[in-house]
Formats: sequence, C-alpha cells, structure tokens
Amino acid sequence: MEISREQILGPLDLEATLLSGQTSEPQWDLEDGYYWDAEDFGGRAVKYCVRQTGTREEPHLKITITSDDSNGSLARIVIHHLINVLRLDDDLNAFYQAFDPTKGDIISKTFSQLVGLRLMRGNNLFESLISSISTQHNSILLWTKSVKMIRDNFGPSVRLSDGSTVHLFPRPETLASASEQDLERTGLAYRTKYVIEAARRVRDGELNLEELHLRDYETAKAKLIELPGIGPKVADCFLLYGLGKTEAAPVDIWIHRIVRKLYFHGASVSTEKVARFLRERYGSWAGYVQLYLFHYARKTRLV
DNA sequence: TCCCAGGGAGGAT
DNA sequence: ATCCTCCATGGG
Repeated sequence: MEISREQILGPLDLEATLLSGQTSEPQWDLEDGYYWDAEDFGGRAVKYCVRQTGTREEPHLKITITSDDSNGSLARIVIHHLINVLRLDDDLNAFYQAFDPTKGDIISKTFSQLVGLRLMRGNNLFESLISSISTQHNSILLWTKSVKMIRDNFGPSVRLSDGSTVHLFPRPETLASASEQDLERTGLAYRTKYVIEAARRVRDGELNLEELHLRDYETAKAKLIELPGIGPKVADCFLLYGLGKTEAAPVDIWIHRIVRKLYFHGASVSTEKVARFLRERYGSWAGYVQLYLFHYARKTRLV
C-alpha cells in the first residue's frame, strides 16, 4: 500500500521529520530501510512500516502493515492515521509562500535547508504528555530512551499476526500505580514523580486530555501548568506536538538563544516574551516557525 | 573530571 | 514581575 503524492500537501522529508526530536512520541525504529511504529486501532494492534520514495518535492510513501487485513479495511485506517500523525495535509508551500524571501521575514532564511520538515501530531495523547514532561532539562537522546523503556517495561505486550510481539504505550492507570523505584529505572531521575502524578490526574479524571482539544490555547495551557513539572515550555510542547495547536511555540534554550540573536539583536528577552512574540507575529504558523528555528539553530551552530 | 541536556519549583528581591 | 539556585541521571 502507499500514500501518493496527491495525498501529501507540498514537500515532505520523512526522515528529517521522524528524526527531529518532536515530543509527540519517541523516534520510530529503523528496520530494513523502513521506519516503523505500532498502534492499537480499536482493539487491533498493528505494526506499520513506512519508507519515502520519490523526492522531497515529489514525495511518495510506501507502507507495509503486519496484520491480517483480508478486506482492506485496516489499510484505510493506517493511511488515515499516517496522514494525521505526519500532518501530510498541512500545506507546507503555503507556509513557505507566506514568508517567502521577497517579503523579508527572517524565518525565510531557514527554509532552504529544511524543505519538507513537518510537524508531527501525537496519536496517543497520554504518551505525548509523558514524552513532553520527560524533556525537561534532558537531552533528546535520553528522553527518547526513557519513554521507550516506559513503553517496553510497563506497556502491554501484543502479538502481531506474524507471531512477533511489540509493546504499546501503557495506560495512565498503569503508570499511576507504578512504584517510583521501578519507574526510576527508565532513567527519568527526578522527573519520575512528575510522570506518576500526571498519570494519576489523568486516571482520576482531574485532567481530561481529550477535553483539552475543545479549549482554546490559553485555557488549555493554564490547565496543563497546574501539574507539577509542567511549565510554559512543556505545556507548549504538549499543546503543539500532542494536541496539534499550531499557535504554540515551545521556547527552550535553543529557541531562546536563536530568537534573541536573529530578532532582538542579542538583547536579553525572557522566554515568556519570546513565546508571546512568536505567537503574535506568526499566529497559527508559530509552531512551524519554532520547529524551523530549532533545527536551523542546531544545524548552523549559530548559537 | 567536568559539562550539559528541547525547564521548572521554590525562594528571595 | 524578575532573578537566583538546585535538581538526578547519562553522554560527550
């Protein structure tokens, strides 16, 4: 099965997107040239493998799934899932054109080396929340390792149709009742208690992740910040990469430094002001602007 | 050995 | 409001 160019709005760089460290979920594993992940679709666990063919400008995805799919219904579900998770219906050319170089916006200088880089959107909101919390004062390498260990040590093991087994991300009640000692072995360190408390609040209905979809940006953010270990940046990560609220612009140390340098002539501006600045200047593109600035800063080693 | 990592809590001013 | 220090662990 496949996703054709017509179903992808603008360019795509699948590998750059999957390896860009977004906090919707840890990176997918690479196997025989295919990146793969597994999800539960209404009680059916499916492993899907994805590879990009064609070019960045003329993208095309080849997909295989490991599951019984005699009537082809699962194929449609997986394709819909991938379009959603990889945000293939975001009009990237509209983004590039809205701030094209002739308009003189600073963000345009990041475009040439990042063509096809897309935001991702978490399918499993609880996993996205835990991933976002795990990034606090942590490296991409370490938080992805921790979240994968949470999945493999605490998540349900499901058998696929080919006889192999994979782990899905655990449910909130599982992590809420996990012992701090066991969970600490995933390398979460002092964030362990944050993860357990977040799981408990979701389990007990004090925090309804689905319901946050209905709230506007400010209201949802205020609700998230009530949790211990969740401040403005982690909240923005979940709002953007989990809930898909693209006006959110998480300001970490990289964004803070690059925005100060490129937009404020190096003046000292607080992270909160940078976040507000990006939201007000770029509106619903702020999330993409943040993604591009992050990788531009890291690639060019400009800051 | 030292330093830092996609920050936040708790404190002081 | 804004500024400080400390936080646990693993890589480089």
